[in-house]
Amino acid sequence: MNISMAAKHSGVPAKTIRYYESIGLIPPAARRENGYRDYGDNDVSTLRFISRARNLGFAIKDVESLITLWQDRNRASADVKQLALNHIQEIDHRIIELQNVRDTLVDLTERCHGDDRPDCPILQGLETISGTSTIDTIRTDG
Amino acid sequence: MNISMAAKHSGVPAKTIRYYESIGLIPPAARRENGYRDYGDNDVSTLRFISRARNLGFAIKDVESLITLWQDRNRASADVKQLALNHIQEIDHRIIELQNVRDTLVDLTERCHGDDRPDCPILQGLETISGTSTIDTIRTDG
DNA sequence: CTTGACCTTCCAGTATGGGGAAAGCTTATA
DNA sequence: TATAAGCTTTCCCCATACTGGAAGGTCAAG
Repeated sequence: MNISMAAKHSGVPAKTIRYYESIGLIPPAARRENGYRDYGDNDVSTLRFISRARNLGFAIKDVESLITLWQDRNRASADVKQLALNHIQEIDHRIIELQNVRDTLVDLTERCHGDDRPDCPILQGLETISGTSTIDTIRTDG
Repeated sequence: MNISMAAKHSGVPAKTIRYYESIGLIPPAARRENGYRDYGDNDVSTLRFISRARNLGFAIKDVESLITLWQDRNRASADVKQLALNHIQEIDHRIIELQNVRDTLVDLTERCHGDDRPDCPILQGLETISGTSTIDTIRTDG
């Protein structure tokens, strides 16, 4: 099938499929005589697997490992579990950081009356807050 | 003072200060005769303000607005509050998504015995989970 | 005079794609 | 048969928010 059909059936946009191929996450697709990429049901299954792992927040590198394990009939489930546990730990870390930030912001906004007067504890807070955490994880995305 | 001193006093790395200047977040620094950037206390205060807003997860665009409001003696506190409330809502959204992902992962890992047998509900889950949310916000960072 | 620590600019890379151009192929229709 | 619409290809740039490094100029100390 064409790339657009593979995209439709897998939920991965055609552009993203080409991107995954370019970075080696999936092997180069078979080509038909006209040069078009040609996908089979197995390819679509792999793409769906990738899509779900990405939706669970696994990084591409992790997805790579997961695919290898997925396709290895002799894999040890402990290996998979370890990857998942590590990922859960990262998620917990992000949630805690986000909640800390949230608490600070809620505190500041509750003390800001939010009318047309210039007095604002939020801006005062930004002048003086002693931020400790670096929160790299939550500020890279828009 | 030199850029390294400004970096030390503000907590913003020298490299990042130059970057902020290059994207117009801060005005071009004054220069000394040798071409070195020259910073004063006001500049350091602004950088500290930026650093704190970034630590609270505000995007650069938002920081731009916050600086403008910060420096406007006639600002309405309602404007600042609205920015903060929007940001809190985004954070809430991310936290909920992360918790959903976490719940799914914990469920899968609890059902995976994690030994040397190949049977693994995690991989089976990745084949069949009906992921609905796109979770763009949590998967861009490493 | 040399060494080391600064400073400058510019280029490239990170992670994960999205947008769009230019050109070729396919299919349906007039 | 001509043509238009719709697919495909590769290619490069854009976004976020920096970080690292190279090549070269400056400054202070020994």
